[in-house]
Amino acid sequence: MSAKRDSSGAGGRRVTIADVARKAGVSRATVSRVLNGQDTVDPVLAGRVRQVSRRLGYHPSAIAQGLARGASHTIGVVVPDLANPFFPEVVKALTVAAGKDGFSVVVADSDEDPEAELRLIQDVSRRVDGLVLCSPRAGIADLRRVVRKGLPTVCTNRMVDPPLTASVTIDSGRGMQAVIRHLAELGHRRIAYLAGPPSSSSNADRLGALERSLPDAVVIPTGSKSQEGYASAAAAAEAGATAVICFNDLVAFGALARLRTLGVAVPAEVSVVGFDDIPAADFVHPTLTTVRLPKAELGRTSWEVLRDQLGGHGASASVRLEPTLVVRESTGKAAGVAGNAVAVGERAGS
Amino acid sequence: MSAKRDSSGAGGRRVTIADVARKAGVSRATVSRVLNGQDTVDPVLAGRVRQVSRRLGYHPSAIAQGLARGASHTIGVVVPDLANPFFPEVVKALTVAAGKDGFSVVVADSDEDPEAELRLIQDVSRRVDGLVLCSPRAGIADLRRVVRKGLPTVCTNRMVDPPLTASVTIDSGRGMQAVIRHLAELGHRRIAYLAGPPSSSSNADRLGALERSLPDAVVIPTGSKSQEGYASAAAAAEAGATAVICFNDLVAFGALARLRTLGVAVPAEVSVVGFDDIPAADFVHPTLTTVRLPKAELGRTSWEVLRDQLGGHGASASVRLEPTLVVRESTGKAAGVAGNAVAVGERAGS
DNA sequence: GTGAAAGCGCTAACAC
DNA sequence: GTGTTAGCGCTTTCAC
Repeated sequence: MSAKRDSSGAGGRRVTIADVARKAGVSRATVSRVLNGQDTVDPVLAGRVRQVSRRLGYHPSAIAQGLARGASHTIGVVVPDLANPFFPEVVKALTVAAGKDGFSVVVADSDEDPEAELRLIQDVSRRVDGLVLCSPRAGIADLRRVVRKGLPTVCTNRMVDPPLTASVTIDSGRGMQAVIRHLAELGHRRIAYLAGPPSSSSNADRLGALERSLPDAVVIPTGSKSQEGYASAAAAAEAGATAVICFNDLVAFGALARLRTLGVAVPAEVSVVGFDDIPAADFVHPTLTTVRLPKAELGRTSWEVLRDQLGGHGASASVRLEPTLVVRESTGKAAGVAGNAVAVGERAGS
Repeated sequence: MSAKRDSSGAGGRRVTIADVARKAGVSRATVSRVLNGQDTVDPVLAGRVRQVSRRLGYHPSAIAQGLARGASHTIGVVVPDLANPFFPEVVKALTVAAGKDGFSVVVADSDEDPEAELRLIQDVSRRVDGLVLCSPRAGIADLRRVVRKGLPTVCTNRMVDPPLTASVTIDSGRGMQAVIRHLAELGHRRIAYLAGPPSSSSNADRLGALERSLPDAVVIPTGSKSQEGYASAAAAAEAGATAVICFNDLVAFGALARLRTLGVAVPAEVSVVGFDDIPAADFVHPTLTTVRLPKAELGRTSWEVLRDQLGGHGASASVRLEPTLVVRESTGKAAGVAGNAVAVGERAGS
């Protein structure tokens, strides 16, 4: 029971490369070479170094390596809300892809607050080699102010014009067009849109596409959460819509729930469509017709584009991915006559 | 091509503290003092430094600060699967709480692979001041091997015995007991459990509690995803169970879907219960009775416990949180029990 | 109050 | 092949 700070890093001071060098009777440079897999070292020494190194429980400090090498092998990703099922999938694909290339990912959640987002961007920028801004909510002017020129950055799931950085986006407008076509084929004429947050550029895209091809659609300001969908659904029904397009699946879930409590049959009386295709879309009842956004691809591609920049392959790419309409049970032929007999009184606040 | 590294970090070299010092006509030490809010500097100089600093677009490198201060103000969190709705909520609460204390969070997703998990733990350990292991899947021996003594660590949502690190857990067994009591009150006698992954300690807890109070329950190996729940549900029905307890909500969703396709009414013929209480639980149909795990609290508390360790407040804490049963529509009186002749299937005409 | 100097732990020329 | 020597960008005694 004597001082045994040998096996596996002792409680006290951390083991450094100097400790290993000393114990192994070589220079720090040699230790560094061995541990970084350089083949220019005498096999005997190399073996000794490796042995001492593991006996001492030595683990090189990534911080120090970062300083010395001028690259931390860490990137940052800023998201508005990790609790929104859309983002974890993107972040997961991103971290896994980056991890395969030896990069760690710092995740920052702005909680849908543009101010906080700006702060996080600046903060994270100080400690990473590159940055992914996922659906940033901040205004373009603010964004321009905090995005560091010189720091490889890709803006994901938001179109910024003129482009501020490389970008990976999804053609939301096309998704909306597909929805409109689908509903038209089913005979729907009176359509309502439960709009997302004004700060969301996806929402702007969808709204734009909607108004372009369906100028008389009823637009109801809603939000991005189920509760908000629940609150807005009644208004859509009141407006006599036979089809309700929702900003995202979460909102659609809320709408579905509300319509059920109102006794409005889906899709017999009203059709409902979402955006995202989160996993639960396949398990609500009726299962949800929705526009599938390639979330994993978004994350993976974001990393690839960022990696190119990190590698100095300059030219900011601008990739655009395509969504696909997934038709399930929540959409059907339009009811013969618009409107329904149900009294739609109360509307929850918020 | 003259060097114009003046206004806002030029394309080339990054602006360092030395640049600021030179332009402001002071020493680097003074710049450091000013920017770190020390009040021992001549206000005039301080003002000049601040001005030059922002004019040059200087942002201290967190990497270099980390090396110099011996702390990176970054912690790591390793999760099995960010796509499982349970984890994003924990991670979100964790990152937000840590962020308030000025800490960044590196997120690593092991994709449910114990091998990968071990690798990630070691990798992340090299670049952080502390570590949160969220529901680690690796074996205890492996875990013991890679968890660095000396690196503040908290193990969340998994009981390790004997304790390897500080821990924050949820008393899953109590949750299971509440479920059993609830089902007993409803008259259920024949109960099936769709078990989670063997590597999950939550599953072990639940299974243990189940077998202790209900030795003759039918246990069906299942997994943690909806698909798996879908696959196992038929077996539960075949076994004549009037109530199905599912490892988690995702599995319950799958079971719900399968029972529907089998024409089994929930809860009239079979009751279904989940674990977690993910947001969608309130939007499936019927809405899901489930054991709510305090996910946000888990994340927040994990940070607090870790922070205490970082602050040197030694003694590894061991916090245990309580789950609560949330009764919704998916559970009801056991078939055949007096008082429940009503068919509850108000399914909208599909 | 302010500057000079010595590191933090590591890597990478550059000698030998 | 291997050791020596400079740094990477910052903080922090310690003199002045």
